[in-house]
Amino acid sequence: MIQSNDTKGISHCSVFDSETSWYDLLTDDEKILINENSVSIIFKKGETVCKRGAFASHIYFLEDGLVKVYLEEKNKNLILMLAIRNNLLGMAAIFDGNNKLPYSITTYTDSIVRMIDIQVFTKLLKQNSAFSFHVINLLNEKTAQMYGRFFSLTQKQLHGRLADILLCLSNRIFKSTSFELPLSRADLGDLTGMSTESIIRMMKEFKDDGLIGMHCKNIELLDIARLERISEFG
Amino acid sequence: MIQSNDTKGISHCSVFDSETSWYDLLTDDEKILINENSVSIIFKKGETVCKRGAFASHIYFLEDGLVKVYLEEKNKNLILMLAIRNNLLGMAAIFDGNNKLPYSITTYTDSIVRMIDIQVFTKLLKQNSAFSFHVINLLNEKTAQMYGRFFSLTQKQLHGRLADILLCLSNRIFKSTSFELPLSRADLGDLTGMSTESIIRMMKEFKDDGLIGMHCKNIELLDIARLERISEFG
DNA sequence: GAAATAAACTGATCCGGCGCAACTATTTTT
DNA sequence: AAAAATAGTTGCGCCGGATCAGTTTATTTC
Repeated sequence: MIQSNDTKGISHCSVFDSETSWYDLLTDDEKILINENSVSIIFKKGETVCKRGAFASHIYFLEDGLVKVYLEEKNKNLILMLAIRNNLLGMAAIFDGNNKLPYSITTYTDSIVRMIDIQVFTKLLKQNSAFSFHVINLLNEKTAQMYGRFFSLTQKQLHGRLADILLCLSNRIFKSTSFELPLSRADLGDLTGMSTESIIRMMKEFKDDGLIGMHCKNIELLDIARLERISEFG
Repeated sequence: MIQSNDTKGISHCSVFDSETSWYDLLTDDEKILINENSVSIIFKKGETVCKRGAFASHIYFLEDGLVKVYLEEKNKNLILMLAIRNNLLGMAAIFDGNNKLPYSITTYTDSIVRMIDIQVFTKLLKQNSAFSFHVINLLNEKTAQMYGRFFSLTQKQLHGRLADILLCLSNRIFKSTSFELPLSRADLGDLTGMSTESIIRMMKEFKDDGLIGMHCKNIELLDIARLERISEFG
């Protein structure tokens, strides 16, 4: 279900998750073409799938795993989004005359990535309007989430940003109120735009306040209503 | 021309400007359909074209003028981008089952907006793959610029952010090193994620340092090389 | 053209959150 | 199993910028 805070608050989630069937929109011939021009690659935890600035040769379909999509420059990192299975990544590189990757991708867990030739993918977009319309929908969904995160990171302070990311992880990635985080504290920092130290301090504060339970990487959301209030009020 | 800092720095610009010919990609019948299902409306300076959260009834083609695309909540504002003539806006609302506007739009100058029925626009996207492919390109260009701004606002401090926005205004909107700003200081704040007071102080500093010339709304970039260095180093 | 309103500016204050340093715990390497 | 490297944690000082309060300058409005 689509998040309900469309008219109310600005959605702040940073995960993109679609159980969609772009593949089903292709004709049989097109499916064959995709199959013949793609390979499934297994990436181990922590491996880099692609780097920003490189010429885009493939579209990445994440068949399984968890990855971060991010920008890095000097010692500054910004995680644009997390992606889980069934996600098409790298489509942002489809842009006439300048198809360089606008972000890097690295895995958090062992992941299976189907690498689809970008020329073939583009060709199908150009010839199959049901497919390209669906892609427009996917891009727009991502963009809307992006806006929410943009707002969160630029307008809220630490408490609100941490509440945002915790709710997001729970709702969108792990689909449970308790989960084991494959991200480091530093990654949580890059995701929320704060320093590693601040992440640690804030999480401790949340724990002491009874908002979350925490043992190392294991996190449990204990008071979601209050977390949502913290998210709303910044 | 596409900005050259794709592999080097992360592009930070906040304006979207395309001299594109989406209209030319339509068939004669489709052009007629668009014409019959759209109207050109004149908005005066400062008028609101649409508000976030409303059901999206139209796609907005900005035939002339300058507008801000923004998020507002409580007293927090974030300008997502500025748009000038020849821009298609509101496409982000095309998303199955949830076509609410993800942002608000307000004019800075008198503007002419062609309001295109969203059902018709969507219909054409679904049937004309050359058109929808072009739209994908447009969306991706916007997204790439978004990423750059996201990075700028979350990772750089005031000097860098102000340099970014000044370069952007010069390169993308006014296409000149000197221009008369239709934005207030408060709007510059919403654009750079800083307070109005900080904008004023920073601009004074830039002026005193000989980076820019400034008389009220008239601004001239005097030392672009140094501005770019400031942009790069945060 | 006077009054009212909004925008631009200035100075003083205060605090959120970063960066540093030091230390501990955990994981990886050999 | 020891060594090395990485990740997590804590305390402290400092400073970038927000906020507040007040003044000046434009712009509307009637």
